[in-house]
Amino acid sequence: MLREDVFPDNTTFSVVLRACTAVPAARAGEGFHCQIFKLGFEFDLFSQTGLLDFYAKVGDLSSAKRLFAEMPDRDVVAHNVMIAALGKFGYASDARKLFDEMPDRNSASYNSMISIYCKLGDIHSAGLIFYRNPVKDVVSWNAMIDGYCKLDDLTKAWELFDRMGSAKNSITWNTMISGYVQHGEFGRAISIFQQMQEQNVKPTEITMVSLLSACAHLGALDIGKWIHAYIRRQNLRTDVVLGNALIDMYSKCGSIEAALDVFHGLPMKNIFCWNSIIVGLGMHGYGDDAINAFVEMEKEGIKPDGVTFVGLLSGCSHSGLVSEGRDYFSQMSGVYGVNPGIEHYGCMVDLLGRAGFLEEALELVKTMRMKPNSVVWGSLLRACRIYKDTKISEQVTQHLLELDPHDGGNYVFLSNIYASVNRWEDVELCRRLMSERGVHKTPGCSSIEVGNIVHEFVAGDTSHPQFTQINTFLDEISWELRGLGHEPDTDSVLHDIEEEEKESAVRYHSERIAVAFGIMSTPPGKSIRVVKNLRTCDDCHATLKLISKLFMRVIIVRDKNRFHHFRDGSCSCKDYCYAFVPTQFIARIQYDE
DNA sequence: GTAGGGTTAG
Repeated sequence: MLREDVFPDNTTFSVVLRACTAVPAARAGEGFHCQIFKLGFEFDLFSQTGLLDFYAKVGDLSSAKRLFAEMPDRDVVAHNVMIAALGKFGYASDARKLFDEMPDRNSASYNSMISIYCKLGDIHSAGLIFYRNPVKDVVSWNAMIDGYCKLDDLTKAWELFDRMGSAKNSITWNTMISGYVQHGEFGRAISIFQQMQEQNVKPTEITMVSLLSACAHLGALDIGKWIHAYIRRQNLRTDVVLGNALIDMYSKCGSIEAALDVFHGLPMKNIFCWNSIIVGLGMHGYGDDAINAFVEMEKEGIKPDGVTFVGLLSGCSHSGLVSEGRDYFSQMSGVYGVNPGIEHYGCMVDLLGRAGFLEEALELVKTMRMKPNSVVWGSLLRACRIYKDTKISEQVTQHLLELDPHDGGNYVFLSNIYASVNRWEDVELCRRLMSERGVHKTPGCSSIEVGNIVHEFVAGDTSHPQFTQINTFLDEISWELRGLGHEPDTDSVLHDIEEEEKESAVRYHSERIAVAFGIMSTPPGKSIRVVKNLRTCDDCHATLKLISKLFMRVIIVRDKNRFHHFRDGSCSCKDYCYAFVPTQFIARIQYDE
């Protein structure tokens, strides 16, 4: 490292130290410190501060504290570094003490304190510091806006954002965009990006990551593609984070091919990238390819983690790869050093249940080390419904309602099971329990992208400008569907509980409205892509199959659980959990009760 | 020195 004939000065020291801090290379930096020290080197204030920062960044707070105490004179920057270090390790009151004792402060001193208080969740103290700061700069505002975003007060965040006027920089915009993304307001995030462009603020890689995440949630493939093209046009650097965001966007928007293209084109892949592609392949029903990717990942020397196994096991489940899933599950902790969590047991129960091994699945639930949660019981219940096992489903039901008395989805599913065997008193009981326990229903929401605009249809909301035409069109569709032999499930609607609320003005669920709008607004033959926040109901599932045949369209619906590719009257989910039978036939079906 | 980003079972 050091050559005898070249004597370093403070600048050399600072430069090398900065490199060690960035890597971070604790050993190298420390060794370097010692070597220089032995040479009898006089550190200047600048180098001392650099060293302080170095120790704080590599996680050695005690060395940082010692250094700070030994420093003969300490300027504002040295104080700031120490305050930030104390804050990072959770010593907020020590940081505050230092802040109060400082002879003079600059904006960064105030800003450090703001971010420390924000990380503690103490937005009130952060605000006091913010308003006391006589030299507020863009960082002060950004820190406060981020604080409000992290504390779920988007109104306050927006207020500050708005008050900044033209003083915003790209980080301000990024903070606001990611704030909206993190709170599920994806359309809003995209529209803020449009404003950002109007104001000629140059987006960064981080802007793109947030936007891609918004697209992934919305299923907005066209906007996602546009962002990808924009990234290339602007020569933004596709690092592992941006690469991962692209993979996830394409995969969640239903285009696993494009996700694979991005994946293979990445010069560097980390565990996130591998996990995203494994999860994506599994989600799209390519269990074999998910396994191949896993094997490939091992060859590259990347150690799988819990997320990898969720992807792998759920992939096996969706593709019916029972023995493969069993093998990987049993090797998880012994071979790969990953202890199975509840989510992995959940995957296994789903895998076994889906394949019809109901007793084995039940046995696994009973013998698992942790208390089974509602997802685990719910998977088993779905399997019971498919294999018409009412005996096990009675047991499962008890647990499910005890565990999760406030999840409306559970009641709906249960009620559907009862409805399918004509047990209307129990259906009524579900409905009564729901209202007694004050279980609220999540409003259904479906989105579709037409002409680079995301149209959202929320249950009960009639505000879309074309709402009347869409409803008329849907009425016509149901008329034509009758010609194809589809009898609307009117009888069970009287008893059935819907997962989403239907207002009187809205006769159809949101995904059906979105699909109808898509057919009306796009040229014949174009695929329709819809994303829904809840599970698609039986009646809509059956109807969409018929619509795909009637209008000769591929309809891709991503609901809460999975992708449904409707094509020529059938669905890629092979009707798993959609044992829809028009009510008038239910009585003729024999159930072994 | 201080502000912004990614993968997870029904």
